[in-house]
Amino acid sequence: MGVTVKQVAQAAGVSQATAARALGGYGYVSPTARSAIEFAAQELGYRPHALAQALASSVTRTVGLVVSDIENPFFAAAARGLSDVLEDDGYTILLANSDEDLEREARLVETFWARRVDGLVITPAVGTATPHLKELVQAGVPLVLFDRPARGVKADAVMVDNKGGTRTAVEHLLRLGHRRIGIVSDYPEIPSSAERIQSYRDTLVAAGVPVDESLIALSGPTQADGYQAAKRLFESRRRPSAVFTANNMMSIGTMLALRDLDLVVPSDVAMVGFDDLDWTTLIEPPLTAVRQPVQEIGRQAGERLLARIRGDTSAPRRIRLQTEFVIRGSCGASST
Amino acid sequence: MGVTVKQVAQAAGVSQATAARALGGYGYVSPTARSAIEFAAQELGYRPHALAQALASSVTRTVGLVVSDIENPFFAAAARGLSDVLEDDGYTILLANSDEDLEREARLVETFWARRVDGLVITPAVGTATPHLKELVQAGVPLVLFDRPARGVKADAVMVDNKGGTRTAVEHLLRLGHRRIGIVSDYPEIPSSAERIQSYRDTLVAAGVPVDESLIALSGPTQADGYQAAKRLFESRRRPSAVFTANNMMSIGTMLALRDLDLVVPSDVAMVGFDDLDWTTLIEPPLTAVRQPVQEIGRQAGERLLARIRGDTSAPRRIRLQTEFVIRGSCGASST
DNA sequence: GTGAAAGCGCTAACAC
DNA sequence: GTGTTAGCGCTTTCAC
Repeated sequence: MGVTVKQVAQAAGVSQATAARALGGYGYVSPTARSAIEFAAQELGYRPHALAQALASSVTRTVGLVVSDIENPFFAAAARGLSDVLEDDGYTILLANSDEDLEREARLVETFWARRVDGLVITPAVGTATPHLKELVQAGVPLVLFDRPARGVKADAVMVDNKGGTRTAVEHLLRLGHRRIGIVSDYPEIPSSAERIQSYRDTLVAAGVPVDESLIALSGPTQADGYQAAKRLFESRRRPSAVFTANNMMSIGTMLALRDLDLVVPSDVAMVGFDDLDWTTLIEPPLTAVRQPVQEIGRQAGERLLARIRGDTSAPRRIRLQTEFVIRGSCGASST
Repeated sequence: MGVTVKQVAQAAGVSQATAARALGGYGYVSPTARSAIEFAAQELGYRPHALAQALASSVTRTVGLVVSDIENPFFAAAARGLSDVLEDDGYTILLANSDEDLEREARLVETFWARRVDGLVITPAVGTATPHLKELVQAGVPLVLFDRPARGVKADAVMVDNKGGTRTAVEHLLRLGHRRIGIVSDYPEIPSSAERIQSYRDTLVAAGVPVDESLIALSGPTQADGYQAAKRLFESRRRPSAVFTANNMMSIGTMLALRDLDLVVPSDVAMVGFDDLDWTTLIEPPLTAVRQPVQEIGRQAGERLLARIRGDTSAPRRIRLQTEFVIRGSCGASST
């Protein structure tokens, strides 16, 4: 079961080395030999054995991708972008979900490493350098962080301009006259969330609005977590008149909570969310949102990784992709 | 770069075979030797080389997953379910998107095969047996089809009850008095869509309502395709009073089209969709939908695949998971 | 240009 | 229990 180079060589009447060169497309082979080999390969139904190739050449043409959760549309889109870029170069993606769990992430990295992936693309679960990532870098394994950086890890990172995006959103709410602006976010251990929370604070302060800690609702990364956080936030005596949700899961959770509390958007509470999805224009009112170039994030991560795999040893780059602010109805101010 | 079993063996003062047995956890090793080996491995930082293991044992502990598009929430959820089941057994997933393109699918299967995946989970792009899938089965590669069957391919398949789900939806619309019920679906070459379209026809006929071919709008698989199809359907002189959308992409496309045409749901047109998502309850009116157990589909596919990998040679099974009909506002009849 | 031969790192008989 | 010895299927010098 499985025709080998050796068999093809015998059938074609050449040595294994020659057959391998012809089949592998490297080194010199005379046209005569080549056609004989190709014919034999065709006849026998030769199929290269990627594992054997990888073991001998130490190039696997595989790339590991670790996301928090592939069900999150943000990560799914990034995965798609990455896949599109890598596929063109014959790479295959190994996929795994970390659920923002550091130990799990470490285990997955270990597994991928054992499989000798040529490179790794990962959304680090926490913002501080963790041994498994540092080790990777030290071992010289091409690594690209995406959505978030990780302090102390000297690797490329592809992210969006979280601060700028958040500032635009919060300033918009401020301009509409809101002073009690809440935020629903997942934990600040997640670097991108930390940036958004920080920018939320900074923007308020810059506008002379004191930050009220009771308006900052933090939760786990799931939609259900966001729901709980939002509920707590809006059940408080002095609830905010506007809310900024730090990602799509928080947006969904918050909307669900608002509805359950019979709070109407935007009259009772104005809303702006980070991340824009298919359905954001379908809801009533449509969501005003900070749109991220989701697929592009994956694509850029792929480009960077390929460059590293090909030997680029320049200093690690932090790529910041711009967000776009899309004003719709949920903020209470349909522009245009 | 990379500590080998051999090196560990030397350091521990035993033969490579013994070290391999201890490290690999198979065969007999005396407690004394074992601890010496484990100590040495720890010291040197031994890491198993999955590729070498795979080549020698012809077991890769990898599974290939081919979906149309991981950005589609349906497939993302299934991927998650699959991943959860396989991860427990130490399997890694190789992911690829086929975009419903048969040639691409064939190429991906080829790639995965070359990588010697232990099994394959795939959403076949068309319903008739295609050489690459038949070949797989003949070669004895564990294969599980999901979301759709493929005629002529003797493999397990995990699907939902498309006909039953569709029947419930269409009957509901019928019961509400609708006679001109349209359908927006992607092409019937996709088996699951074919079943939904067929059931739509059957249900109408069974109710004594003649099938009007002009009410059947077929399109490509994307949201944009669905938009176009829906637009054509509703721009016709005698537009339907109700519409059934055959999957989530069609639902989004259709809603967008209806809005652009200033048609209000459910007063101008009642709507029921196949597949239920996060945001379906967020829109106004919320979508009445046929809910599929999305993650469960992936999980079951995983279970089946593992069984096959472990040597189950029983006859191929077709697993049909039940759908659930969730009545909300879009059909014009909030039950309860 | 082509071939012989030595690995890549591990598993798996089989003999001791 | 442990060691010896072949491979797994391919790549890759290095002579010829």
